[in-house]
Amino acid sequence: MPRYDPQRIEPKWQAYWDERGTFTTPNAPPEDSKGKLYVLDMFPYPSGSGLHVGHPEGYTATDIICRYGRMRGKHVLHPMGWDAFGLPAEQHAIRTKTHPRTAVQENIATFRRQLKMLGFSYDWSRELSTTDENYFRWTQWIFLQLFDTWYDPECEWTGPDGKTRTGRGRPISELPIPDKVRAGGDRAVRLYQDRHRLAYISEAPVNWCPKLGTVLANEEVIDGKSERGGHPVVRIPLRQWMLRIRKYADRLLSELDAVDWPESIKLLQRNWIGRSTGAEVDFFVAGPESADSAFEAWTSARETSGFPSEPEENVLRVYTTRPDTLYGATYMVLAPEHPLVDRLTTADQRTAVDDYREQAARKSDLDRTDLAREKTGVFTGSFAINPVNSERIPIWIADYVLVSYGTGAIMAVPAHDLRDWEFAVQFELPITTVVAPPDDYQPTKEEQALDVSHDPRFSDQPGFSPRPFAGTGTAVNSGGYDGLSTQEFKQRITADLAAQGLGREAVNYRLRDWLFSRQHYWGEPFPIWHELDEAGNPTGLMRADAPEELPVRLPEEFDFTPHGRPEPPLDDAPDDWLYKTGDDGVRLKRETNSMPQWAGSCWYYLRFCDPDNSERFIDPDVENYWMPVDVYIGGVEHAVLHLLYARFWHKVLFDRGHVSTPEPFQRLVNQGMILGAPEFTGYALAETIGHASSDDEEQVVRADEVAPDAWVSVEDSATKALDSGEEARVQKSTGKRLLPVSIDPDGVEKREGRLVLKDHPSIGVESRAFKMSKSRGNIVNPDAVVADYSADALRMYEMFMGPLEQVKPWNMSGVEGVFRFLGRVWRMVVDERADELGIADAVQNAPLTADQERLLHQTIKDVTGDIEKLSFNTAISRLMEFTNVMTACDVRPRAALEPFLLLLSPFAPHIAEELWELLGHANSLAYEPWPAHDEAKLATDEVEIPVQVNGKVRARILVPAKADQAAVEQAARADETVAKNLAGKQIVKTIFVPGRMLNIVVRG
RNA sequence: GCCGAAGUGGCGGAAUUGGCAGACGCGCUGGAUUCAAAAUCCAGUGUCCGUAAAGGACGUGAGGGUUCGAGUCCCUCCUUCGGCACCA
Repeated sequence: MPRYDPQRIEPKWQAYWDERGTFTTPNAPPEDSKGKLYVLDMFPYPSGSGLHVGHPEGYTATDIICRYGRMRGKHVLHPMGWDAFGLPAEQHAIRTKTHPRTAVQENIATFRRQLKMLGFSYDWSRELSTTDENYFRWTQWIFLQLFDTWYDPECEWTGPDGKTRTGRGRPISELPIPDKVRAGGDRAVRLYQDRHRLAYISEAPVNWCPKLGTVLANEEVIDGKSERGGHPVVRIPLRQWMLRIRKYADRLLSELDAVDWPESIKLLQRNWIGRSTGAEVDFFVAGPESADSAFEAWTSARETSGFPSEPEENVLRVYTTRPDTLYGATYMVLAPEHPLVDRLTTADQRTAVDDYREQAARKSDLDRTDLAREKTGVFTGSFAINPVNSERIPIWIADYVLVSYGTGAIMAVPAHDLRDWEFAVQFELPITTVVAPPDDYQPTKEEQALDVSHDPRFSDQPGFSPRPFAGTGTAVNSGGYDGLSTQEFKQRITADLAAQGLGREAVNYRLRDWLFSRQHYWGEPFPIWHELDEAGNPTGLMRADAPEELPVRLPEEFDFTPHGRPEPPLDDAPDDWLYKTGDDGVRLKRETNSMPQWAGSCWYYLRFCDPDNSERFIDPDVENYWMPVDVYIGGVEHAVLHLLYARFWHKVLFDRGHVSTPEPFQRLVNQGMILGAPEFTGYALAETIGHASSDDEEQVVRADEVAPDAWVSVEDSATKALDSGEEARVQKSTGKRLLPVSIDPDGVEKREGRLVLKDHPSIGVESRAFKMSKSRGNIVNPDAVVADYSADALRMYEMFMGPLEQVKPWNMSGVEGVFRFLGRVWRMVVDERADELGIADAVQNAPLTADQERLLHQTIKDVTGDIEKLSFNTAISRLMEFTNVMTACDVRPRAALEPFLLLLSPFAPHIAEELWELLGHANSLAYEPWPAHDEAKLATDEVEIPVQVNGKVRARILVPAKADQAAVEQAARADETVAKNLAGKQIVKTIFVPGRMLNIVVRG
């Protein structure tokens, strides 16, 4: 019985493609090539649990694009590889006392097997892993490029793309050295260069958890304690490598315009970069004696010197987007970590300031920025002088000011900034209104929320506005600037301050420089040495490995379990790895941080083009041919970090002349996440569930454990934040605690538009699909789907579920549906009742009937158009329609079936190849020309069109396709129902859309 | 709070961009085949009125508007999901 037998045909064709190298792609284009097409999947991390059904979603989409592309004569590059450095492998290795490479190799083998099992047309000869020496050698080489580059914001130049830009990454040897620095000697010059490199070292605060012996990411710290175990976490400064991505912020922003990405992703990146424009303004710090003379001396000195690149010791520089509110600045705030805090703190404020700074250090960034928190801060005891009105204003420190943004200091304008207002109200600092809102102004919700009309502390102040105003308006109380609009005022005062040497226009970015080092073993080592003095202490100078000395390998025989100190584990590496003596006799110690996982995935798309090159990271001609990536598909979770980091590296390589395109990924598509099957949840009063303790979140209550009167409808439930920070369900009406109850789909029905319990129809329940997760137990394993159905069915179902970009729930009976479709396709060609595998009698070398011909051409047209639009779900439904009609035909001409198999092949390549072979073709259909449709064959003689009366469809009539309005109207009036609706009415007008519809508008 | 995406049958989703709402698939109902089942095939399936006909009313999250005509365009609101969240 030759049934559709995927277990036989799928391995057969996978072996066929492998053995013949069907999808191996040489870099030289074939003679009749219609151009290159580089289609890339986002680099997977080969986790221990193998492929997830989310992976094949994007991979099937790219595979369809590639298979279609090849059949259209494109020279297709479609590679796959592994992003295999990273923490999970290291932690697994520590647990199992093995080398991470062992687990990584096993995981890669699993991933590769699973991907091959799904029949993806990758060119496996280009496979690579970030952990291959041949790969990370060049990752280190690119790092050296970053290390060797400084950013010249003034440089105007024309790139290989023909566009002229201002600002360029240039070799560090071209960095102009100021005479003052040069006078300081070789050491001073080298330190000056090191400060300007795109890769530089800085002391950055990290979350150090002594108990766990590790550094934690911000997300892993809650309430000053580690997320796991609840151990205390301290912020300590640690020597870290940073990459100066901020220098590229403007280009990362503006060059987004040129790529073909979803607008929503571009917006995410724009917001992440967060460009703002405003001004930097210098405030003179008032001495202990109210020295007006010192201030005057300073301002007049500034008039001649202009605005310096670094402020003097007794000057505070602030950044503001609202220089027009300068007259309203009534105090200043520094971040607790601001370097000037020590000097500004007076003796009697010392204890308070130190205490506050220590507290702030203990908090993670996440806690500090918790919006719900009350404002805190401490007065330093010092005063500054407002440059526009010479007023003395107090200088505070507060953690609502971040040291990493702007200059780490602000001028506080409480009347026109909500945060400053809150702080000023809290500490009873003066508030001066300097902007009048427009006449028709309605306060925003936030402004209203801060209203202090009923606060007795402020009630008796004359002319006091009881709430802040953060919008734009007209200047008041601002000296000679009164009456100006915010817009004009900003420009005027920025220019005036610049003329006086007190300020300048400034741009700021939310984007921070990229913290590029990790205190872990399993990552790329830095190709950097630190110079040591005779006592073995670092001198602060460093030198890079020469490119030909790469790769720098990890020490193999070495115990990297955490040692309880914040230094990286590599600090304990064997001496022959850790130390060497330079040619000049200087003792050197290796950099012991390692690179983050992002590093390897920043440039893999380049290496795929030329994976075996041992001379260069990529050959320039090869790069020029394949780049940019034409289609890049992956999950939204990489919308910001990976895509921003990769773009940044690419632009540095572009500036240094190593790549020819300014952007790496021309077109980006984000596949939507696949969720688990929808689940129903009801709620019941916790107190009625006998065994349930209210702390036990994990426990599942079964519906049969719930007493009939213990149910609470979803509509009467709400989530409430508990004191512990967790969230709980409570009954709205009583506030009583509720527990979720998992409900079997059979126990639920829909009544009057709401989902209710079948047994208690007054109780509403919730239906929701959740992210697949181990703890929820709703993970679908691709291996099982392939075993129970087929790879072709899995591929088709993933595409048939809905639009690629959309989030959608998994449903196993949907797989069943496409599997049945594949069975119908099989029987459309194969005689299943014969003993031997053979073609069905109905399949003949007969000419197509007119209907069959029209169907075929319509299917070709629709499927082709849908693939072009990446609308794979509708393409599949067109293939199903074809099959439904064709299987009902007693004669099924080969001339219809063969093009159909070609159309099917990108989606379900195994069955398509098998049937193609069965129809007598000796070679794979992978490079058969894609069918073309003939527009003339689509035409029909007659069309059915709807007839509307006043926009309501009253009848459908059959008319000749080319019938004119008069003919159609006549036919319409002849229809009984239409006639009835027209009877006794006056026809006002008639709308006719040829071939589509007729609408008769009547009155009376 | 701000920004973004989305709300269409019992379910996943279609709808040439303002022109027949519900393609295709799942599920369900009935039938054929079968000793029986699986598999397969055929028919039906938005809701309501009507007689399982003819015919009609309603119907794309809610309310309003534009239009001969609105799932599609405009305004107000609701819900869900995602991102950001003291960035001066």
